[in-house]
Amino acid sequence: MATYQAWEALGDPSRFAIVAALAERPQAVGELAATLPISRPAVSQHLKVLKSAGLVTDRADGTRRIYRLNPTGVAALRDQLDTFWARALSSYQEITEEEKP
Amino acid sequence: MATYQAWEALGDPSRFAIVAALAERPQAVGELAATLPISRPAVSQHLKVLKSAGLVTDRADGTRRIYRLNPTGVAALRDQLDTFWARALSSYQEITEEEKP
DNA sequence: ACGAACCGAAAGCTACGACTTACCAAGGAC
DNA sequence: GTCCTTGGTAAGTCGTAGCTTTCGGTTCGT
Repeated sequence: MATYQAWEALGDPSRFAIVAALAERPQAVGELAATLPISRPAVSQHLKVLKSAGLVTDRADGTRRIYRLNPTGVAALRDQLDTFWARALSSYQEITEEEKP
Repeated sequence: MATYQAWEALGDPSRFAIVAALAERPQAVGELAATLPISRPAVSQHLKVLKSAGLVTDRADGTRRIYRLNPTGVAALRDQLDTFWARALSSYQEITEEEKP
């Protein structure tokens, strides 16, 4: 989980759709593939990327594999955005104060 | 600002580095290029993408162009992650409650 | 008015990533 | 034990995103 891999993972439309779907409820590979315009192996490959990025976890259920969103991974991204946001705001603060006189 | 373009924008390592740099302080194109391992035109192209994604804004300053982070754009991504996070958590909740008996 | 600094646009090349088809493995039903 | 469902893996193709070099356009200084 190189902490940045998650950004690259979410940068793909298919993977983003998968994450959005898994946010609703945990799902098996076939279920996901049925709602997406790509083949099942493609979904498998994307899930592999998402898993190594720490964004999803999986567990076996018979012949099926149930994937679910990993809240920890999502939280890590959110925290990073929070940092960016806070720093950008403080920059704004400084600028507007400079421009006051 | 197709709201998703921002994810694709952040999915590139160079653009992510640019955003991180702009989070520290507003900078000109040349400044950014000096700290990155890519050419200045490449930085320009990335800034174009980031701008159309609503993640940065620019303003002219003589012959220079000062780019800064757009807090609104960053906040939009954070909110989306918040949604994912909340839904994943409630999924967990339901699952663990189902497994109780 | 001329030169320098700074930047965006165009053109072209290369590499990588997303997808498909085909195959193989594992588990459950009967 | 056999069949069927479910998924991951391998191999191969194709598009495109990212980069560089080159050129053109503004703006400031002197």
